[in-house]
Amino acid sequence: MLIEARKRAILKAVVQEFTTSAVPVGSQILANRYFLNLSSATIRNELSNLADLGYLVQPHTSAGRIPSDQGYRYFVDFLMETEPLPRPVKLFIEAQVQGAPADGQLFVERVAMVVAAVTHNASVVSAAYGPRARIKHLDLVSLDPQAVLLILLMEGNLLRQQVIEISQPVEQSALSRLAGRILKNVAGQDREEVGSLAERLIPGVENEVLSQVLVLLDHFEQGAETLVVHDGVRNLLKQPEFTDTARLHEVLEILEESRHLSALLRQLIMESDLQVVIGSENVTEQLRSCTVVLTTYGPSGRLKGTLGVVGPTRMQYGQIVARLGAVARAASQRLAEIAS
Amino acid sequence: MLIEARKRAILKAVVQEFTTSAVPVGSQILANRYFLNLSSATIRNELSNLADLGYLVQPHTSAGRIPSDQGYRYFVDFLMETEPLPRPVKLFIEAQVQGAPADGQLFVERVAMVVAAVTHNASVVSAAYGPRARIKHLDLVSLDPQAVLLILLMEGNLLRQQVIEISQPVEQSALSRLAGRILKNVAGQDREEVGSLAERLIPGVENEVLSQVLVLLDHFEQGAETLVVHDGVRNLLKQPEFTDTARLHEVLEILEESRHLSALLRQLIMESDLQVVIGSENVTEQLRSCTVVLTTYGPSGRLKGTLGVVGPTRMQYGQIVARLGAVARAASQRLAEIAS
DNA sequence: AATTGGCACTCAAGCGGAGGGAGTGCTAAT
DNA sequence: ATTAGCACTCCCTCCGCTTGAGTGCCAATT
Repeated sequence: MLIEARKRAILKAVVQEFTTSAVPVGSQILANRYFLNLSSATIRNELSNLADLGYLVQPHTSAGRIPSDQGYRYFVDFLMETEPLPRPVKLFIEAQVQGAPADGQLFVERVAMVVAAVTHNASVVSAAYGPRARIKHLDLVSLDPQAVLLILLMEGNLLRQQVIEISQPVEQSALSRLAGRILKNVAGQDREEVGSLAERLIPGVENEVLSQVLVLLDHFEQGAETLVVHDGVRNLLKQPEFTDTARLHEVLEILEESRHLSALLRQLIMESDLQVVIGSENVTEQLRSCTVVLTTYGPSGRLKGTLGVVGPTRMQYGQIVARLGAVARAASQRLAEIAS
Repeated sequence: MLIEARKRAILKAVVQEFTTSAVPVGSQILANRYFLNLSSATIRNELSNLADLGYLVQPHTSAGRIPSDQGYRYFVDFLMETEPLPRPVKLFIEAQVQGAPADGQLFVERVAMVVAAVTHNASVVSAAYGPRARIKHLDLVSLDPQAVLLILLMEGNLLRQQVIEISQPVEQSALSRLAGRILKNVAGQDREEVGSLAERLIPGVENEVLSQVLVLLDHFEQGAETLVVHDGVRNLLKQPEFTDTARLHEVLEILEESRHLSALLRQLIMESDLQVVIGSENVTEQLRSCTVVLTTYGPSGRLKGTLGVVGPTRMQYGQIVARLGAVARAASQRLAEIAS
């Protein structure tokens, strides 16, 4: 699996050169810019070798080499150096994230904006609100004789609402009391434990409301409603790999269909805290020409949101990984403050 | 201003033909498909005339004609026939909108999806929550000794939240009582009237919270936080006018910057209930090659949301106006149900 | 006076070949 | 093992040619 040192150096140089120039890189350029003590002929031999090993490909016979997905994989696993953050970028991230709104929805949107801005690619961010998130607050509001609105404040400061249909009117004051009672049993506990409280909660006429609330708590528990947001599609337009709009169309299909998107993120929910899915490694057909970089954020071990970058396989991995990580750290910190 | 009947008919034919074919239309095609009793030479004369009048332009000397912005304007004002809704489209709109979630945010997203789907263009939808919307519910939640969260349920079922910093701890029970008292004075009333209640509301230690709540009510009153959502950018990619990604980039700059977007909508907030802004009529520089079609929705006269389509000037105006209107009606109806 | 057939003219788009150039692969020399 | 040299490949661009759709104008027709 490991390849010898000089090949590694050359592969690394090819990736670095190609990710910035977007032009297939030839032996000449490598000899001049990276390996002054080697002739282009030597490098040609090495390049040919790396191509045989599957790390590089040639667009056509007389062109330079570009990294294959396997080449990028090797680069990411063994060669990549995470770039230090330029000071302005660091300041931008801190300012934007520390000033992010407490509102969970707006927070996620802000984070998505920042990721897109600092990585110059499309971003994908899901809310820090997983299947085991806690309920911080709960309220019942009488809308009309037939309907009650359940308002939930989840960890991560996400507000959810759901209408409950009822057969007979219930007073607002009774609803408030009921909400208080439910909350007392629910607040701070995992929603998974909530179901078992059904019998302990003394019913009355409010039984109807109660039972429906419990169903809804269960529903939100499944995380089916996970909030996912994307931004920065305009950045992709600048990349030469997307001058062909057909490619972009495929990617947009994924990004704009939030159900696809949340499915995608769920699929990739990570063992490691950084995941790089390169080109053909993507399960999603439409992302085969893209790389997805994912990490998590969230103040506690339990409360995890996803934070990702979607771009062409030719991306500046070192830079993007570093910047994504920086945003994740800032977001976690900010979230700890506001969603204490 | 009015032009003679035959010229009108020809202009209409040119617009219809061009909006569907995307190819400059020549005298031949018009003679064969629209004016069997006229020779192509006659039509050539008329075309030349219409071009002199500014309604048509020629991409180059030996090409057919395409409508100018002025030509589209004339078409929209005098010639356009709104197309009847095909049954499947009607059913789709009804199903999707009647099944739309009660949650204001999700509702807007759903509507944006529907508009994009039925118009095959990009959509822009703002929440039905104007500067004079009412507060349906209000709650105060103790986060920690230093912070209280204000939760607002606005008309249109939009939930808003804001953190309030406090100097000394307040009990949750006290907060609940306070929220109830504020709500009693505020619910169902225009927020504009709320300010005057400040003195009537008897303060205590909760005075600090109260005063901040009033400031925030004021803040939300300004509608600065209007929710704007867009969808269907992928539809634009199919249009030949956007094969050049530079054009698309301009448009995306507007769509993806929600502050630009809400400014745009506010600018265009309408006297009439249908507004068509064609190409160079757009104040926004980046939309000069686009048409924006806007209408409003909302159950009452007071509660208005915006609902729009963004696409190339070459769009099927009759169809799009009809479909946008249908979505607006459906959305108004659904909103009346859920946000009663 | 409006319409029309005829005709020369224009110009974008498509095609094909030539030349340039970047880059390779191979071979033989170091 | 490295490298200079060289023939070869193939993309890209430019150029000129052809094609064809469409125009504009004029003279003839109704």
